[in-house]
Amino acid sequence: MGNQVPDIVIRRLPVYLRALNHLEAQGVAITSSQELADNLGSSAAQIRKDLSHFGEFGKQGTGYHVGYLAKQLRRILHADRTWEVVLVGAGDLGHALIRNQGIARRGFRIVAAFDNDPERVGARVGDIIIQNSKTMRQEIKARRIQVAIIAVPAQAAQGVTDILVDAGVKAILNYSPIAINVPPAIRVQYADPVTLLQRMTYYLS
Amino acid sequence: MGNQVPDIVIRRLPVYLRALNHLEAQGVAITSSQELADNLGSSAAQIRKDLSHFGEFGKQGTGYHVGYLAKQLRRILHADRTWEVVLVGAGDLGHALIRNQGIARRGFRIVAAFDNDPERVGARVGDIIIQNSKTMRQEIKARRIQVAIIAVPAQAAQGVTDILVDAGVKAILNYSPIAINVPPAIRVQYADPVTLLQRMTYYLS
DNA sequence: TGTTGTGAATGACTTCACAGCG
DNA sequence: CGCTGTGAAGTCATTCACAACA
Repeated sequence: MGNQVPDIVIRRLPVYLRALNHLEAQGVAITSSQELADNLGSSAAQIRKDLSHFGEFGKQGTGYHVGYLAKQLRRILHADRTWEVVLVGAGDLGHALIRNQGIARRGFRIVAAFDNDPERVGARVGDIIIQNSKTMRQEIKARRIQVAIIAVPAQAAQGVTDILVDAGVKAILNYSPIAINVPPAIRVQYADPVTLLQRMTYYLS
Repeated sequence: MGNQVPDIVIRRLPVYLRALNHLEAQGVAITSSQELADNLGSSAAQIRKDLSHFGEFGKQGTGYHVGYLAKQLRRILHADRTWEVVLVGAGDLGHALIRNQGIARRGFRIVAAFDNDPERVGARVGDIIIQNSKTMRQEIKARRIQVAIIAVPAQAAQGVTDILVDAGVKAILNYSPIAINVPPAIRVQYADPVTLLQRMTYYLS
């Protein structure tokens, strides 16, 4: 504990948190590593081991207090605050992300959106006005925004990435269908739906 | 080779294919495991080892023919055909997915969409008409559809899942923010944006 | 009794390093 | 000569199994 925690463990924590949120919403006060594992299709030992990297959150013989464990995980993941997020690419997907209330309710507020298509610039979507990409670097810097979502076509993705990184963004959720090149300190998560689908079709017919 | 291939390898193949598609589009004819690795932030040895599970696709001293390797990966992943997909949940995200041309162009055609909101049923989105969820099971069975996308709110996700599984769906891409329970033979990929974002915020400030 | 937290044992994945070949 | 394909070695992750304890 306190050591460098493997990324594979970090990747599972949001999944645990999501399950705990669900239990909490159902009014469940206590759970166990076994119950969580059944819920998530993972193993009880793995959940206990993962949590042990960060401290002792359970009670022997009893299990975990759902609300308390959720709170701890939020703290660990820095999900106990609201992150300001910029969105680049105001196509259909961009619109859907802006309107998505779940994202906002769970700690990520899209505070600005950019597009390089003059037809889209100036349009209002939800609470925000689509801005010209040219103002992007400036605005991100001024607001010290660390999280960005890319929802532009493949050919624009690397250029957008370079601007985001230069402006100080540290985490990028990339919906475009190409790998983007970033310095080692920048985190990237890929969300291209086709890649996700292809991970499953291998197993079909 | 020919043995059971680890899922972790399967999960990387679509990433390789995506990079190859990109190189192909740029007119690059030959590449190497090193070049691919640089591109993807992985390692040359890992790419070679992954590919070795399926055969020998390269030429010593030369590298890989981009078009040929891409073709082989498509064959392995069953991405050399078009998959019919059903979408459940015709909210903003559902609309965006239906309209997303990239998905269709890369082998996944959304052929039907369902929603339980009478306000949405009957509406035309792109080429398709939103149908009542009540007809879902019937239609999936009749068309023998194996792939589904869930884009409904959390509280509806498990109910939808049960119907999909009963109707014969074998692969589910789940955008809802909860874990869904399925029989072991059914594949699930999660695409909740908040989970993806939380995997990165751990590393921030 | 029931469940956690955790060393030890096992298992899986990645990297190394080089023979083999174009 | 350069790069692949691959056993062997090394590293990392998961599972086991049980002491500790409410």
